[in-house]
Amino acid sequence: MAVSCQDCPLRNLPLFTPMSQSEVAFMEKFKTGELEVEPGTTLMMEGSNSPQLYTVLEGMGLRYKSMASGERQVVNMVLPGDFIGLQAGVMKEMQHSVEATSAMKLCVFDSKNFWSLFRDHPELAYDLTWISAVEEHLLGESLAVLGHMTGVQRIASSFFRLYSRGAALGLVKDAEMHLPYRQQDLADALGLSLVHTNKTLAKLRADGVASWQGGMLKIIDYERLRDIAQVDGGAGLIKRPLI
Amino acid sequence: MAVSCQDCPLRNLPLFTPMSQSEVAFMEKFKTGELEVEPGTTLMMEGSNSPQLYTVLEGMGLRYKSMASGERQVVNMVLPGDFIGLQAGVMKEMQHSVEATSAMKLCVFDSKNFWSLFRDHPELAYDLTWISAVEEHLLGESLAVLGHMTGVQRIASSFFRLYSRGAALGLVKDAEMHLPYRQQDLADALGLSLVHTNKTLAKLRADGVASWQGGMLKIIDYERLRDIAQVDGGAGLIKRPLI
DNA sequence: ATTAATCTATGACATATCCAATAGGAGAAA
DNA sequence: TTTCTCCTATTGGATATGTCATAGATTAAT
Repeated sequence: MAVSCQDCPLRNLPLFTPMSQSEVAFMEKFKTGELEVEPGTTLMMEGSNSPQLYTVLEGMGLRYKSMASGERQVVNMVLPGDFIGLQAGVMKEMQHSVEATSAMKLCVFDSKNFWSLFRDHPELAYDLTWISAVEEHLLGESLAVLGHMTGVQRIASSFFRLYSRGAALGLVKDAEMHLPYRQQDLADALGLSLVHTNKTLAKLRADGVASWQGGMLKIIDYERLRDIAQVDGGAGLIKRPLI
Repeated sequence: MAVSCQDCPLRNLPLFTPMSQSEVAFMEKFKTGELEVEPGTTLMMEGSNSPQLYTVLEGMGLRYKSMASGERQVVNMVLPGDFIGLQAGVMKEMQHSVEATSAMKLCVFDSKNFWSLFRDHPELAYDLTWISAVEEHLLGESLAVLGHMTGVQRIASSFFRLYSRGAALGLVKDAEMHLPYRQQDLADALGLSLVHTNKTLAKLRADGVASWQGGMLKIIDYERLRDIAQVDGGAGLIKRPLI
């Protein structure tokens, strides 16, 4: 039973910019259905084109690039509200893969109609560009994390960002949220070895800062976590459009 | 004496996707003038909005974020053909600063007219999104470099990418191109200390791979450089629109 | 001319992080 | 149950890279 865009549970969250009635109506037409996938499902394949574009309704996943050395760079974590497949829509092929790490529910769009969105709905085209710009900004922040932070700091800031985003999405309860990744995923995202990631996680746990076990992230000392993560004061979460 | 978009020296390079006559005509109107700046000029300021957007015609610069620790993360190098200020156009404020490191010549656009581009020229809106997606892809690659490569590899791949791009722009002559940055800039881009960057550069020079001195990058052994940089076979340069 | 400022260069030392190896736990498959 | 596989955990030793300190080279400022 597909949810109507009108009643989209994400749409009214303060994290997302509001959308006019006519835009929602177009999205309704643009949307071709919903998709539920199991953990481990590959949604997009690096180097291929995809006939479908998605918006995440529920669940999490990750974007990653496979490197020449056989290693994997996790570009970022995918959470509800994220748009998947912009590259496939606009360039010829995807430059990274996308995989579900938990069960996911996705809004499905047909990339054949991608151009009509630009032609008939400049507001939505604008939103798409906006989304892309936000993504670009977040990647810039990740770059700064990898470039200038130590192991603990990287993990702390990763936790902080995920937790903030999770809170904005209503996924946090009792300072806990579901975080369905393996330690290897986090390691690949932060440019750390698995061993070092493991040790650093143990340290954060022992120090009573944050604990991530059994797929559950628990923030024990928010202040200290924020200090370690060196969060730049005012920043906070950036509003973004939901498509 | 401003160059007409018709005769834009960049437009016909194979690096850029072709543009229809009517699009060029609109760009001509959209363009409000040209700007020449000296090395060291700050073009955009993190946290502020900018009334102007630019496309680089000549010269180089860099985008960077200032971090809480007072350090600086160079997000990327800015070369001819790059569009500056997308974030200012679409979000409220810039998330990074942009500075000229050589003399630059820029096409100037008024951000007041930004929305009219989306409204009246869906093809150009599409191109803007495309540009943003390409940028996003490149940042993903940088992330992979910082995440998984050693010092030499980082410098080698940085040289390789800049050199490839420079070649596509016709900036290479006798395996040399102008690269107007300080070692500190490169260090801040690659997440290395200045000292280590300096030593690694010396090593690449001593090994007869590449030499970067006095603002000139010279590729001595292209094959070896590519090997060290671990360039994934087919990749090559991605075509992008020029706006 | 002299001084100051900025960038590049080099050495010695400290350490965060990687790597190889091994083991335990939990769940899936048989 | 037993076996297998995947993930987490922990140790000890190796090393790439960071930090501190100093000096020469070049260019700008007085």
